[in-house]
Amino acid sequence: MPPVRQNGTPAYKRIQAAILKRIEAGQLRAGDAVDSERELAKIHGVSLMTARHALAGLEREGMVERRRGAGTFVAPPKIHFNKLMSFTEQMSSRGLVGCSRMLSCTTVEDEAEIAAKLALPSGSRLLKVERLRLGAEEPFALETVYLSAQNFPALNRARLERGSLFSILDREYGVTLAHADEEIDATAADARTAELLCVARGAPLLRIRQVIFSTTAEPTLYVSGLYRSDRHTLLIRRFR
Amino acid sequence: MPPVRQNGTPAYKRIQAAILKRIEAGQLRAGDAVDSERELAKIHGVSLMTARHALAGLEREGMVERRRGAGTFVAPPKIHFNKLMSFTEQMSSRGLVGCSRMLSCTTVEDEAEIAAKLALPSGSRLLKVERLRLGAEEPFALETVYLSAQNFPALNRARLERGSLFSILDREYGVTLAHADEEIDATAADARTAELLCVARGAPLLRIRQVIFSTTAEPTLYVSGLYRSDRHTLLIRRFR
DNA sequence: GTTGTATTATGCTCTATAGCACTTTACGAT
DNA sequence: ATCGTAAAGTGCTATAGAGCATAATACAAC
Repeated sequence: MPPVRQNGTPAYKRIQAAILKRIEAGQLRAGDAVDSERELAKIHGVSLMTARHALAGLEREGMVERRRGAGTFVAPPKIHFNKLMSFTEQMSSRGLVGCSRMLSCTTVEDEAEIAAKLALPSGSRLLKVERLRLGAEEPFALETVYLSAQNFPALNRARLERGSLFSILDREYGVTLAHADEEIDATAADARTAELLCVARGAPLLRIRQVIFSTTAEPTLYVSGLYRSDRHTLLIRRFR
Repeated sequence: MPPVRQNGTPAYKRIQAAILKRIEAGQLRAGDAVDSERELAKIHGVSLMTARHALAGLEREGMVERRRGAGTFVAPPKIHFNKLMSFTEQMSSRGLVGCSRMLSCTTVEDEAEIAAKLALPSGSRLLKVERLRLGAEEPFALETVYLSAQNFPALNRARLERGSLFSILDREYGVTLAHADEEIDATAADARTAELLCVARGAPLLRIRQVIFSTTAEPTLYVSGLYRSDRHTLLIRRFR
């Protein structure tokens, strides 16, 4: 019997989508049993292996847990560790409203080190945007972001002030950000930073420098952030 | 034909082991083509699906990359991001030799907050071990670890000085550590810490506080570390 | 009540086969 | 030499089964 692709999407993906839909609709809650392999096979008119394939994929994504002899169950909602989030997303995930104040928005050409991190020839024109991040009306972080002026033409102050950088890159340039490599250390506040963040000069700050890559694995943003250590602790999960 | 388990281990795992062996032996290097599904099936006398299963597993672990139409290739060695490592492992992964000096090893009973993080009743007896971590003969970090005195009886100074805590827990208590949740922030060195780490008083330090969980998801260790920010930057990878 | 012991349901491993989708490569025409 | 095109090779989706290993359940014996 020839495998018939009903709408171009593979059967196992349709099965996954059907299950996810029921979870999102609240029809299935954490801990509830999902249809077994054999049930799914019958319901969707596919073979056992295909039903298995669908469930195995959902398990890998952490959506369900499978216990041999017992069944397949909806997994408890995971706390999103090690997730790359925009400032806006970070704040709203903590139940706060974030806002920012743009301090400067210029182009620079003499940042060889940063150009190198973005895999650009040294001397490339870079857009440099400095923003003060505020949470609950309190200064929170000082963030400087660099990106190629050539790859993102006509990106100016006005456009940046309307909406998050992540979504602008996504919607207006078709560049979706996928992952970031971060270097984290501690540093002392210099005079200017101290004033902006309303801390004493020399106060310890958390410094996070990240290279953010697009879905095509191209280094797209370089971000250096200085965070008030009394307002921000980073949460990380590590695995063996 | 009945599926014959030659040595109790499933066929797909044997196939994986065979490929891994060739990679570790240097017989296969990064970028080299691995046997194709059909070749593996013939070589190991299994069906195509079983060979596929083996390769799919290796791909998930990041050992190989599969490109449809092209083949399966040994993946470049991954930098181990977000990996839970003992101090010893951390140092050797950077090509250094780590050593430590135990500063104290006592039991405490009045650390309610820490007991709570370890899911123990407040007032539980905790073993508290303070160690100075050295890398390349230079002070590097001050680390304090807490663990239940009841769950790990007869764990004393002498035993701790012989071998890493990770391996002692694994070998002598059958507790394997699986993942850690970390809180990271910056703090200023107090007088005692400054002296131990050979930095100025008030110098910015990276503070990492972690709860380390066993494979059975039980909180097992609480570790608080203060790291010289000039000797240590944390590397993290985040995903969308 | 508690304790074994079948029964049943479930996930896991595996076979043998088929066709599709995509890449690379080799070969022939230009 | 360069450009298409066909062929071969590879991974991907899928079928229709079989038997094994484990977990929960119900039921009988104590």
